[in-house]
Amino acid sequence: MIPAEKAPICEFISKIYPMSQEQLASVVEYFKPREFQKNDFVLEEGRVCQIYYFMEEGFMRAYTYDHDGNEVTTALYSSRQIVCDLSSFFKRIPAQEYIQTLTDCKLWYITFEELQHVFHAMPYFREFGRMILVNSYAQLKQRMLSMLQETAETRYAKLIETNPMIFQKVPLKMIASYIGVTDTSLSRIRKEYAKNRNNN
Amino acid sequence: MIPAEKAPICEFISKIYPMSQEQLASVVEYFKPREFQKNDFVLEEGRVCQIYYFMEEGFMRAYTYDHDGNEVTTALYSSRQIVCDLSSFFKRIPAQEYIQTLTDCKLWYITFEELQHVFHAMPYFREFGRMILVNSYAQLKQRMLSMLQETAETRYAKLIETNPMIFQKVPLKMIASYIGVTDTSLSRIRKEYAKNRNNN
DNA sequence: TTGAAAACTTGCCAAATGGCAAGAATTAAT
DNA sequence: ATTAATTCTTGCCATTTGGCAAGTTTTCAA
Repeated sequence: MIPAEKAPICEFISKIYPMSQEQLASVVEYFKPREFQKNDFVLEEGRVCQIYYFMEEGFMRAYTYDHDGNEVTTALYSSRQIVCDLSSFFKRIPAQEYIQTLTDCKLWYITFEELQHVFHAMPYFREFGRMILVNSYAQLKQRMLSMLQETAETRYAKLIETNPMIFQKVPLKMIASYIGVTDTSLSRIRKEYAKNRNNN
Repeated sequence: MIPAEKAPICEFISKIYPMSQEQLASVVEYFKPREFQKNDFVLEEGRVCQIYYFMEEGFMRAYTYDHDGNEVTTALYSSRQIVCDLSSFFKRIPAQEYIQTLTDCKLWYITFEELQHVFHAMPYFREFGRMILVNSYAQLKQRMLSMLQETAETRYAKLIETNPMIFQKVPLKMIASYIGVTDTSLSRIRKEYAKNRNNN
C-alpha cells in the first residue's frame, strides 16, 4: 500500500508521532519526491516559503548576511530532518534567509495548501506538526543559549563530536559562521582543539 | 457569564483566534488569577516549567548566565503577553533560564495538566495554542536574525522606539545584555544615539 | 528625611577578535 | 592531467569590546 521508497519518511513520522499503518498511508500519500543538485537554492530571501521538505539524503545550509555583508550560516541540515523556514511557511511572510544545498539532495515535499488540507482531513497528523514545531522551537532556543552560555571552542567540540559527518561535507568557513566566529578564528580554534586532544 | 475581571485575557485570546462567547467562556474558566511582587521568581533554572501565564499587567525578564558568569537577559515581557518557557513546558525538560518579575505583576495562569485537558476537551482552543507557538517561534527567530543583521545601535534604537515603556521599568544593564552588549557599551551607544538625534 | 545601595557614566587600559594578505592545500573543471 | 578556483592556515596589525574603578545620580528602605 505504501510504496517502498517512502519507508524513510514513514519511519520519521511514526517515530515522532506513532500512528496506524492506514493513517500513515493516507498522510504520506501527499508527499512527492524531488531531487536537487549541489548548490541549488531551496528557498530565497524575500519569498514566502511554500514547501515543507523532508530530507532523505543530503546536506543543506540556511544563511543570511550580517550588518557588514558577510554570509552567516544560521542552520545546517542533514538527512532525516524537516527542511523549512517555519516562520515564513506558517506566518506567510517573506523569508529572511536563503536555504541552499551543499550536496546533491533527495527530498520528499508537500506544499502549504496540501499540508493544510492534510491537517484538516487527518486531524491525528496535526500532532505531528505540533511536535515538529515544538522541537524546532526548542532547537532554536538551545542554539541561542549555546551562543551565550558556551565558548566557540565548546560549540566546535560539540559539533564535531555529535555530528562529524558535517565536517566532511560543509566547508569550514560555513561552519565557522554557524559557530559564531570567522574562518580565521575557527582555524585557530581547531589548532587549539587538536593540541588539547593530544594532551588529554 | 464571564467575570468582568477576565476581560483582558478574553480580548487577548479572541484577537489571536476568534471564537464564540460560549467557547471563550469554557476556556477562560480554567484561568486563575495570581499576583507577584517585584523581584519574585516565576521560574527557576533546573525546574520544569509547569505553568502557562498570561500577563495582564507588569514587567518581567528571562535571564541566564554566560560562560563568564554574567547575567544575560534573554527576553523581556510586558502586559498582554504569554509568559512561559515553552521549551520546558511542552517538552517537559528542565528550564535553562530564570524568569523574574521587574515590577509587581498581575497574571492569569493555567497548569500544564489543565491546559492539556482544555486542548483535549475544547479542540478549537488548540488553534490558539498553535498560534502562540508559531508566533513565539517567529519572535525568537527574528531576535536571532536581529543579533546577526543589525548593530547593537540599531537594536537599541528599535527597542526605544517601539517599546519606550520598557526603559522606564527595566534597569539599563538588563537591557544592555538583552541587546547583546555590556552596560558600559550601552552607555556609549546611548551617548551616540542622543548626539545623532540632535543632528537629525 | 537621611543613609545605604544600586544604577549609570566615563576614562584608561588590556585582551580578544577580525581584516587583510600571502602561501599551502584541496577540489573542481576542462 | 593540468590548470584554475576555492578553501584553509598563519602572521601581522588595527579595531572593537570588555574589565575595572572612580565618581555621579538615582532609587530604596528604615
